[in-house]
Amino acid sequence: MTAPKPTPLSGFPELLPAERFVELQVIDQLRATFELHGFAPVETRAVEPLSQLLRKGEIDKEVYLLRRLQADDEAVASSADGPERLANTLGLHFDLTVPFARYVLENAGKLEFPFRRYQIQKVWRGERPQEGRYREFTQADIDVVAKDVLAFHHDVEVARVMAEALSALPLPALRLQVNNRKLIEGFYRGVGAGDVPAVMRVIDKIDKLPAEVIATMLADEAGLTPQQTGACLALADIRSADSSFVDRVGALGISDPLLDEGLSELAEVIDGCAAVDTDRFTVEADLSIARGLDYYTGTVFETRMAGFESLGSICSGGRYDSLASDGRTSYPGVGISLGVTRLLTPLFARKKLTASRSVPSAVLVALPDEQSRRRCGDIAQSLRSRGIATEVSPLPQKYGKQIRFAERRGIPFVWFPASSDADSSGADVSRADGGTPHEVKDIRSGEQVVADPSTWEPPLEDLRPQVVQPGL
RNA sequence: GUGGGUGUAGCUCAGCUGGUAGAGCGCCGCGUUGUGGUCGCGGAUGUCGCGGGUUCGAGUCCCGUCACUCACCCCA
Repeated sequence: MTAPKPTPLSGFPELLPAERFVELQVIDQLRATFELHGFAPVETRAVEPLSQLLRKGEIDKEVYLLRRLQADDEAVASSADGPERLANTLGLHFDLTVPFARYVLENAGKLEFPFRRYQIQKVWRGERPQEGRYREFTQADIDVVAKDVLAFHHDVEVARVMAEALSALPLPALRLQVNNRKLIEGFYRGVGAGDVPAVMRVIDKIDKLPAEVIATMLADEAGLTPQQTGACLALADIRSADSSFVDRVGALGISDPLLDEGLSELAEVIDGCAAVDTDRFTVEADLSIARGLDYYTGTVFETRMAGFESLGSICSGGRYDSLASDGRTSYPGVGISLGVTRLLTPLFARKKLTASRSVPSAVLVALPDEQSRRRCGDIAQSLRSRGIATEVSPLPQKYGKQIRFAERRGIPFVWFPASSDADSSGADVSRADGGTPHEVKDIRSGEQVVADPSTWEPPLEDLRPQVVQPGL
């Protein structure tokens, strides 16, 4: 009976240690920035009742269901008395916004509003995987939620905080594209479009399809006249790094109260983000951004990464005024969600990002013979007591092999213990009695020096694995 | 969910109209008897994804199946 060889599960990425180190480092940096802005940490359970996950009976979402092995078949979601049981079935959450909305309602009495939180967790979606698109992946969200009314300046705030967080990461250049649902809805309504959502769905594909195809679709699927189509395409064509888009929209000659409201909101976000604009992180108004999710009511965000445009947006979000409500009180929010896995996995795959070594150890203590293991353990412990990650060689092989062992893991230093007397029990590990002294070798340069385990320190940059960006 | 592509050594892949499973890299050993990397020499490793069919004979042809992958859909 041969053991079946394990095969990778598509869409459930697993990282090697060096990459996982980078991912953890990224998460730590995100945390630090979020907390610096006063966002509180929250973790929600991995599961929600299906009724919570599927708003308004939409079944198109590919949700993973959770079920006990011993549950009787009656409880299976697909059983006869369907809808009710189905609603109580547990599903793995597919984002962090919907569970957070539920969390806010559940804890409304204990939270202070406006409530600002960050949440970095795995989410699951049953869709077919491909690069940048996974079935299990990590998102990092920040949201601000208020009771009844959420001041607009929070729209600007979440954009700025995420911009700051992203700017601190070792990534290619990023472009945050901002639009406003009120602006485009108002515009489409002002144009006279009957089916506004249909127009948004088509416009959302504008960067993937040629303009003629979009025009045809606007006519066929949204029932627009050629003139209306022209106006909608003209709007989608507008983008600017400052608030000059306002005048360009004005020049199209459409008027609608909602459009005006959207224009001024978007201008406020763009102006407010001017300060975070750098050569590696740019913010712009892009009136073609629509977003598929229907709960957005105002500001919407998408983010593209230079050289990785095919991934789509790596960080998106927006304003949702009515996602959470208990019937009496509503909790409007605004948030933005970073796809940590979508961001990092393609960079790993293309060798654009990795760690300087695959283990935390800065030092490998060479083992002369098995009798010296205790003595070498003491040396390692002395180094560790001063924060230097150290491991002892697993085997007393020839030193050449032990050096190679370190080299393959990227461990920069090999420690050669001082030679010991026959009586090693009481030996002072810091001194060589008549033999060779302790020495430590930088295996990259080959430089080897006499050293004392109680005082020697590696250069600061060698203390921990470093994030490195070959070719960036 | 819809439509393509690909499955051969740890990795990247070659393998012609069917005829004894290969290369490079990596790995292990020795040269170099306790200080790696270069170089030289030697060595190990495969249910050819799985199941069936055709055939004297299948990695190769046919059918099925699974997995991976790409595009669509959708989205982080």
